[in-house]
Amino acid sequence: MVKISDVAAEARVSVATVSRALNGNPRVSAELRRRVAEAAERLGYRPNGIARSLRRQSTDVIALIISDVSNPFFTAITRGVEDVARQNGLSVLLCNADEDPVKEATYLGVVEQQKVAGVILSPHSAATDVGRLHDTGIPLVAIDRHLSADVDTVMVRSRDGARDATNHLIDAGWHRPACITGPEDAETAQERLAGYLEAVRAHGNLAEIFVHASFRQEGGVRGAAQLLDARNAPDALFVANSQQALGVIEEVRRRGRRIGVDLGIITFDDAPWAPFVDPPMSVIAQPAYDIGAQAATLLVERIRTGMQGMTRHSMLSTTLIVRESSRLSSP
Amino acid sequence: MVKISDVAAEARVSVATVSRALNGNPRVSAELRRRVAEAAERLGYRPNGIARSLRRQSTDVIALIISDVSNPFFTAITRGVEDVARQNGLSVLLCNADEDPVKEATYLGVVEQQKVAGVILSPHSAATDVGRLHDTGIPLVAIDRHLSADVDTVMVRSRDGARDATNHLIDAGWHRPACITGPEDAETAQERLAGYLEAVRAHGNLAEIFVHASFRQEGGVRGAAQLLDARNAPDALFVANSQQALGVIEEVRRRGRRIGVDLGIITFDDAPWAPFVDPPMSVIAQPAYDIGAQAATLLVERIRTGMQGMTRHSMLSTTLIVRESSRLSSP
DNA sequence: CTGAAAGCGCTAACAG
DNA sequence: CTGTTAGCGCTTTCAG
Repeated sequence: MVKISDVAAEARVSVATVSRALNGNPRVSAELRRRVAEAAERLGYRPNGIARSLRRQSTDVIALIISDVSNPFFTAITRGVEDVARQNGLSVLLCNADEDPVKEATYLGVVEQQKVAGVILSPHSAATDVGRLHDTGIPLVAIDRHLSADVDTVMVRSRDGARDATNHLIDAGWHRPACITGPEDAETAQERLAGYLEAVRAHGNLAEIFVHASFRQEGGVRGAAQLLDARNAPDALFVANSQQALGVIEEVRRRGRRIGVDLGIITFDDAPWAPFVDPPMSVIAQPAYDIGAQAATLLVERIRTGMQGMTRHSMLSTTLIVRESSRLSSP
Repeated sequence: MVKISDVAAEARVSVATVSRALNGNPRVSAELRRRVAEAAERLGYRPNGIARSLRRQSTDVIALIISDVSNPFFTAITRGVEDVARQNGLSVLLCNADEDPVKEATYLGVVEQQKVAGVILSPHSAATDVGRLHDTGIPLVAIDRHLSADVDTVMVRSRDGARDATNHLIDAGWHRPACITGPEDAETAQERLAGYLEAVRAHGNLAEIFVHASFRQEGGVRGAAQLLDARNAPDALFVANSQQALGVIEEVRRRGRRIGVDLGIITFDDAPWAPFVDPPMSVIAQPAYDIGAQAATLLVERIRTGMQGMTRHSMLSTTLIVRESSRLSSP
């Protein structure tokens, strides 16, 4: 490995000069700057990021810990984060907590040990312990879900979206809307259920029908099966995320029910496939890219300013996109 | 920040003892081991991963550089990599090269500087320069696409899969199968086109119709538009990846063509939505999870053995899954 | 079995 | 403007 002292020897200057020249310090003569650059080039020198980090007590990588890599919602967020990170010369270390509190804790530990410059986290639950990070002084911004700790957050009005979805189902003429939401300990699951409940209660004479299930596709099949097996089965479903929705479709088809005729469906998240399934899926779209971009922007500010200022909370809105799956049409 | 010397003071031992105790070195008395553990606990000590890496000249993180985070094929690979990495005490740094040679080079530089223990890369093209990594002695395994450099690889028989897809289209009764493949410089795009061409030529009397497009959804839109606008338009499409397939569906619908009646379609990659679009999509499925798992296994071996032994090449097979989109049925 | 001390490669005072 | 030097926090000889 060629190190800075090798370059110094080759360029016949001190290591300090090499460091300065390579880091664009203005008070180094053009002549030496050139000699250093040439020597470094000739030797194929690459600075050792580890050593630099140790000395500087900081890294130029941020961590993004998301709940599920296979969920398009989170990959869209990832793109938002990446774009603004790159604009600011930061790399992003993506971690997949997989809706698993243990993995989440592991990754939190890893990024703390690696002394990343900051972290963006979609916490599994508000109880996620980020005290360690806080003690270490590593800036954190929470996305998608709240944290009991007082940190910057960028969220979407999940509850409002859920209410909109449910109201839409009711307005479309369905009589027994139900809700398939995520695991009980996930905040987004609670919020979406709460929105559903608000809408249903506001209408007075409607039954409250809901079930908790995993946020994965198989959660959707289980949830749908359970609801559809019940004595007073629902005639419409508000589903909490797009992966579950796929499972719901699967199960509903298996039972030979016709979506949009026998059963109305609307789901959270405008997945890329939503317009193309049969029938096209009505959705509550979340501004995923913007969530990522805003979170990264907030984080970069914290990193640059060294944590000053009070915490900021950003709330983004969802938008209802009506397609066919939620319409009540005669066969 | 509490450092090792603080723990040493608290436990009234030397820093060396703390280091040994915490790293499970057997030649430290049970008594001291306990005292150190307690002191560390009391102080909330977390080892500094950066410092450790600098000293050890190695990290316990590997990098996975993929071509596109939003492609389910790559997220499935990611899961495979993550699972075996975790089993081996490694964290994975996921980087999204985004089918962009510049971003790819940037990330390659970053992971080199960060001195990761190894990297798994799906190279944009065989020409991707990994010489730097090689010089640094960082193990590398290529996935999904070849590299001109001689490294471990795990690939799938793309060409065979493409041939199977095309033959299936022909066997189903379509007369003018065409191919929408990826960008000209992407190897997977070339291979899938080659497989298509082989099948078509083997049948003698068939036209060779194809177009290159981006691997994204809008690539599918453009490709389909271009092909369908041509004078002698195809009556069936073999599409090179699932994101393009979504675009193809979009464009085909816009034109009012009926898939499975007017037009046959089959695509690479069994995306989660494939069974649920209208009509259900026939696909060539790739063992994505296994690709990731095998690649990680290979990488871990290299890391452990310090690069010894000759390079290994693994070839996985695809499987044809026939659903409705490729069937020729009367309206 | 334990401690003292030498660096890993780099940056940032501090001198000159 | 350039060079010398002291560490960043940790692991690992080398002594004891």
